[in-house]
Amino acid sequence: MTASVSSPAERRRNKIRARILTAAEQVFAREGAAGLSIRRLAENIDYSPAAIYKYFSSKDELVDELKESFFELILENVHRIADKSTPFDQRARDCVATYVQIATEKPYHYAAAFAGESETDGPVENEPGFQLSKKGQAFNVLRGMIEEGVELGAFRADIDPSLAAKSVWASMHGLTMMIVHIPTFPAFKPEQNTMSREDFIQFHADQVVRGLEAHHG
Amino acid sequence: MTASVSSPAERRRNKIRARILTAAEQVFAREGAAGLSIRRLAENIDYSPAAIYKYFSSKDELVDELKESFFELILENVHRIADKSTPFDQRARDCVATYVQIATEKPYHYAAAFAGESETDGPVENEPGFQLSKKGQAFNVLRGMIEEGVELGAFRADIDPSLAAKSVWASMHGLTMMIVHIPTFPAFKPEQNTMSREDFIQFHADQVVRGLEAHHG
DNA sequence: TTCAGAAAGTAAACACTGTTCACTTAAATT
DNA sequence: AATTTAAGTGAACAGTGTTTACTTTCTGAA
Repeated sequence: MTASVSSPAERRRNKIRARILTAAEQVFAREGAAGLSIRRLAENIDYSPAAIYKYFSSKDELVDELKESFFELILENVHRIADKSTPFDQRARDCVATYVQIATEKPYHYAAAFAGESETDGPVENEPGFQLSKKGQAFNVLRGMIEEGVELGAFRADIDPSLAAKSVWASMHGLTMMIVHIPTFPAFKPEQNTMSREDFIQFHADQVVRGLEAHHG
Repeated sequence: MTASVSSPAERRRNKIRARILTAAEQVFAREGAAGLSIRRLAENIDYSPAAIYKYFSSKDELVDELKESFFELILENVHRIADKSTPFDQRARDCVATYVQIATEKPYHYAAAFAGESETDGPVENEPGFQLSKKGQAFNVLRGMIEEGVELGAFRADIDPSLAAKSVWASMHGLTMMIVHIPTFPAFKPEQNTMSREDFIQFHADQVVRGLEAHHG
């Protein structure tokens, strides 16, 4: 048992770990997982390639940490919107738009976060207290908003919030992936000038939310 | 100038090319691009690795052909539905559901088809006559259906079909990607039994189409 | 039918990749 | 001060896509 909860050695170790992560982050943001090699990363921080394995058991583990802290960023932003006191309709649309906005600013992160074949996809809608992934927490925010919408009468009464949330998330995810993979989306070629990206995101968010709305005759 | 449009040598060449492609297809369907290596492929068809480069200039080119013929499969199926004489509403939903269904049967193909950083995303909504990618053709079918819906009065009159088609496509794409990346979706964990996948696809399709519908007082 | 030239196929190498192992050096603990 | 633990390294292993120089096979014209 060590007296201090964080020994000097431990703190020094965490510092180096963080240095590796930030160096990795920079390369990853620009070139994605493909451009990030252990040897290149080692050279950046002036260590031998083997040294990195004293801090991370594999490249995948390293990249997983990048992905997790990326989703933490998304979660923070979505939370900020969801907790605002603006009208419900506005908030719902803004949540969708924000998710897509942040995600598309770091396309490699977002694509990688979902490309991971079968990581710990984790429990998403379980009893609280259980450790939720950031991805799972983001989902719960979304479901909460839909529940609120149903209670307010803005959304159709027959909606199952959990199911609807999955559908909405899928739609958000789809637009995000489109933008990530087709850099000019919603235009397919650079010279085509359709709607601006921001406007299209709003358009899509409207469309998605409209699918949930009750229509008072 | 050769007399016959297809010389024996040429036909023999095409045959070997096809043999390479079908061998690649099988590995790719099971393990994706990561599991498909030139050396392994070469061994499968009993050639040297270098031989493959007499038929394909790179692994990417080879994989691109797999992706293209995969989207040809999707296109055929969507076309079959779109041209049916069933009621419009049914057709619209079935198109969406079929796209997702076929796509998720070959998850690696679908994921790879969109993961390709910046291939020839090609002209999608240009003057006819121009060579459209299969992906582009599929989009045009979708847009055509939405145009029809607007004319029939089933969809809101203020809808821009081209824009709406992109939004709908994004939503379809999103669900497909979700299923591809989270094998148990719409459940997040295997033991959770929510709605069946087929039912959820229909639910999502309903949701998406509802966003377009006009609501007659 | 012979013979030049093109096409098909190959072994070996190049430049990478993630990862591991035996080893040394530095730090911390008893 | 001696011993144990952690940090860091160079070299190697087993892969990868790709290229080059070389040999073999086939083909179209003299």
